[in-house]
Amino acid sequence: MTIPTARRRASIADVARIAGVSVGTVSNVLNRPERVLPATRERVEVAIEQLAFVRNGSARQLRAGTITTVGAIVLDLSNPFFTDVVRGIEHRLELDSYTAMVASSDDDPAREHRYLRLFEEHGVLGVMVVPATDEISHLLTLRERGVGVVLLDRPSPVPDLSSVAVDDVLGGELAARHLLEQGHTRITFLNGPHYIRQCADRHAGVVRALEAAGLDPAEALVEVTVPELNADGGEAGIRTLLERGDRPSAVFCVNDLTALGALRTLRREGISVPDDVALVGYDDVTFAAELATPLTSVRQPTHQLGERAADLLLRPPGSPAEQVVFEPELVVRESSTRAA
Amino acid sequence: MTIPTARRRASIADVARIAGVSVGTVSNVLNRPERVLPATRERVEVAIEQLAFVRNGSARQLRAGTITTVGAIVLDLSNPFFTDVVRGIEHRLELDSYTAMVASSDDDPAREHRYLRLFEEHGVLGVMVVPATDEISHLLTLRERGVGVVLLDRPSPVPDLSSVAVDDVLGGELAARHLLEQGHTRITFLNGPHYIRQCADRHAGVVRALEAAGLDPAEALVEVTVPELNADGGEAGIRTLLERGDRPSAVFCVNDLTALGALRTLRREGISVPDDVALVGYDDVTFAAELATPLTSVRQPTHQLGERAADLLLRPPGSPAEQVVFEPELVVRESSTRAA
DNA sequence: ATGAAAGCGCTAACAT
DNA sequence: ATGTTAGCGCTTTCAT
Repeated sequence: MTIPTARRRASIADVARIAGVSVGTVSNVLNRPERVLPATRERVEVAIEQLAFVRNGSARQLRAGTITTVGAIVLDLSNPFFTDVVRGIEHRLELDSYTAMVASSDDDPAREHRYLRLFEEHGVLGVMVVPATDEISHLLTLRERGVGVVLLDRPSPVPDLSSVAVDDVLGGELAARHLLEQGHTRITFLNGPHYIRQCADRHAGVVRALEAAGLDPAEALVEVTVPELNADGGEAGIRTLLERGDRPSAVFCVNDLTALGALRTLRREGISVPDDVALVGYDDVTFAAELATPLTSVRQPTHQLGERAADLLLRPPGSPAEQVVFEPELVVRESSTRAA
Repeated sequence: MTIPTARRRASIADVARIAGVSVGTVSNVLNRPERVLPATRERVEVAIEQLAFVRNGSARQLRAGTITTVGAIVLDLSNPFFTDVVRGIEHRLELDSYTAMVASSDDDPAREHRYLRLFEEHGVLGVMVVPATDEISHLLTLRERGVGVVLLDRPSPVPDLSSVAVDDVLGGELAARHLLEQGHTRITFLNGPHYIRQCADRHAGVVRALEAAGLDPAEALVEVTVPELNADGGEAGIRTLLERGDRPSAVFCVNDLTALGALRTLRREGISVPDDVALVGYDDVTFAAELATPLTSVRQPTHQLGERAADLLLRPPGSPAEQVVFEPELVVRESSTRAA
């Protein structure tokens, strides 16, 4: 004779009472319906419907240890590169009915730590993370505590930690080689600071391409460090060059946003792309193909990156670590190819 | 004398044993440290450190009913509009140390339902959702079960459900009025199908602007329905127009991607923007300002949209529902303004 | 095929 | 200030 004043969520005990069965049977209907007589099952299902019963996930997880959730932490959810990676992750997880909790660290190690702890407290199977810094010891200890870890967009520095990354050295090489093949003998590289691994790697790739062509990087490569990896950075980079009287013939930009700013600035100065300057970007973002002058760019297999990371995470425990490295691909468009 | 073979996560009982205190004390150290003697606290903290103890969130939530998690479901995480909204949400949640589980439904009602159920099972405080269809009865029943619900980017059809949206009628009106002010007397609208609420609303806004200017929409408005709301759709729209010999002087596109395709196609046909055709887009995405011809566009307060939604969700239970409608804003750039 | 009951790890009374 | 203990809702033996 209890009068429910503050409405409480229905539990399986409530369902059991209404259906006239035991909680064990309700649990069976929920998890192994084949073990229960159709008639009983029917009664239970009616009761579930009637009470609008929704299973309590916390209790379920506490008792069963069932974990069908994984975490993903990227640097910036408003960057198309990362959202594409996340979509790849979700795509793979869906195959096994796992779900991802997604968070962005905004390059902030403190935020990264907070989310990692949250994920761990909620007993995720594992996490995929693009580390905000080079310091990844916390990920190693996390793994020692039984949480799966896969490094995203960063090769693992240790052999027993799985990672998926893209070969940025190759990406830089592809871009530079393409420009050399267009007949250029000197390449200007609008790059970010080398403490960002991607920037250092792409630089190394450019050097490799130059050397392969028998050129001396000290002469054939002009590197300009841009203040930010976006359009304003690209504009600043081009201005720096022009101010010092250096008018490039071939420009490689560390990403498409930078290339966008470079393009804009060159135009304003009456310098034509591709007639006067050949331009190559990186990432092949959606709008690269849509610009007035479609942009040649290095495409990374973002979707696959995410899929593979999720794949590695879902492997049975004890599987050996794997370091996956994808190859980027050059997409040639107008911005780098002078009409014949 | 137990030998731990399969390593189990340390529990507060383990911590208590190591520290030589009771579980209650450990719990107090965790939740109300001021109630425990500094010396004892120290011992407990050492034990926690030593065992690398991480609290079990499921048990905690089961017992305490503590809910500091909310859910958010958007249509498409790779659309900058939605990622900006999500950032607004996260930004607001952070103030109260809540965290969001984010998911994208991909316009698929089935996915939307799946995620809603997952969220409910995990006892979220509430959900913010951009519904995939007009059918929202499941959200109403969800709320009856005690889960907070806020509609995102969609005004609520019922007064007791909170929502945050942007006035799309006004957005359409702003765009059209601007073009009329530039001296145009006929507006071509590359729009999506009217069963998408945003498209219907923006159309209504355009009509309003024309009527306010004393023009007859039947004559002054040419509406072309594009097959997709992206650059290819914009290209198709412009081609349709040109093929029927209709060369517009003022074009309003339902979003920036469509405008991008329109811009590209007009250029290829030797039609100059803005000299021959004035062009206005919608959303003011990042690259709108960065195009060779910077794009005039209607900006929506995406960040605020998310912040406000989270704000409504976090209000004390029993607060009256609110329907918030934001105003969009026209950002005028080169694409619509002929040089004097 | 179904029921009874233990217990997952934690928090919050309550007792000391 | 600290300890003891009930119980959150569920799954899963073990009986029947």
